[in-house]
Amino acid sequence: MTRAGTVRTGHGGTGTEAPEPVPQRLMAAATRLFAEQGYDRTSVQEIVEAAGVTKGALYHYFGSKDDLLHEIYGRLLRLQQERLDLLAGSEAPVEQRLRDVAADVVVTTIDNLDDAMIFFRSMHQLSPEKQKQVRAERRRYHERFRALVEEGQHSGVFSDATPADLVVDYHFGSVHHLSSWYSAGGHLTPQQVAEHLADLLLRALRP
Amino acid sequence: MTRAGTVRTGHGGTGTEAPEPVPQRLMAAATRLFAEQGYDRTSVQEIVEAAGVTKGALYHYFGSKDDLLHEIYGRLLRLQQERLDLLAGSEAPVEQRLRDVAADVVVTTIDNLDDAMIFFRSMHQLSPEKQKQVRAERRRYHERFRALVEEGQHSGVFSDATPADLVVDYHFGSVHHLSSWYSAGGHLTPQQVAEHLADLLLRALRP
DNA sequence: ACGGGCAGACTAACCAGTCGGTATGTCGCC
DNA sequence: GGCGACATACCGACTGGTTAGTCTGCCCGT
Repeated sequence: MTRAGTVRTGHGGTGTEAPEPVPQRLMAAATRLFAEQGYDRTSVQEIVEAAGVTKGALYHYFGSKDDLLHEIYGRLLRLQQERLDLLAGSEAPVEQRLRDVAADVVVTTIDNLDDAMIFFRSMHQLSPEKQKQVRAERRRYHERFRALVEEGQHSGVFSDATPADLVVDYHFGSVHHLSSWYSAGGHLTPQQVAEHLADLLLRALRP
Repeated sequence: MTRAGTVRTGHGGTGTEAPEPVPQRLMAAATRLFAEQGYDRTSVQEIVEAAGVTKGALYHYFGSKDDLLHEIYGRLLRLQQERLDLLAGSEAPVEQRLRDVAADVVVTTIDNLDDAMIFFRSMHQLSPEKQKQVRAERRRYHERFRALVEEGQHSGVFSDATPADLVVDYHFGSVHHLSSWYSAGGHLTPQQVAEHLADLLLRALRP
């Protein structure tokens, strides 16, 4: 199911403002509510009210409540994969590439804190098959990241005292955790936090 | 509410085995089910069936389903606070104390993976007041840990390039994340993982 | 006059928590 | 050494409320 494509943010003709199309409104409302109250505590009724439509509209575009959640996962995964491919493929030396990638995932996570919160908190509410799919995409991301660490370890610019897998999980753990504390103390900008966290990672990897 | 004390694991008299008392059985069943399916997806009926009793028993010992969750939080918080106090108060040099503490939290987290999973995933299902209480206890733990980092930074054995708060969140992030991946690849013992993660922390703090 | 886009009443299933009731035990008292 | 009074531990049917998803049909552009 799940089409929800056809974005068309406007269409000449009348001069009136084009309000965001219904599928996007539904996604936005769902994202906010899921992040605020959790998936199970958010009723379909609440979502459609927040989006200013009714159930008929939601089930016209999405196959199920679960499908809506899956779509949110897809959006974040696509974004992150794209950024990783972009940065990891540059010509810079490996320590620079790793630093860029490590910092970027922090910034984009903070920029999409709601998505990130939902990601880590609601994974197990997805149907088993969708969960498998998400996990597979996640693993691809993980492996791409790990390859960077291994490259640096083999060429000697990083210490190989710790298995690369563990290093990656260590860093992702902190990224995951961001949604629990960022903006609480919040006197640091996303970029500052990203630089600090990337710095910690690189310092830990010094030979 | 919530008494659930009086453990009495046995009592002479008949030679029959003493089965675990009902409150413990309920806690154990709830812990397993919450970790497996999440809090909201686990019905009270399932819990009492898994524990071999009925709702009457549950509501005799616990004030609400939420109360049961709170009790699980309390158990883990007490354990962790106790271990931290023990290790952080030793006479060893600060880098040794931080290493011990950082490694220990990893081991006890792995030893109680279900509790840890519930902890980070179900915080927001607690009633607001209980949530506040848990957060307060959590903050105490966090501050005790941070004090260690700051001590080392002031005395010059740790780099102070990164704010101590961030360092602590960085480490706890990875601990939090453990329940997502540990035992998946699982060829490392809890101690080995703990040593690696503590090592990463200490290496990141080298001046 | 046809089909996509949507409304909103409806249903079938569930679920947390309640409550009256029963079994077992214990303590004081004669 | 038996008896009433009270308490603890637990049972299980019941209630009031909520929920995801369905279905029929209206509206409107083409």
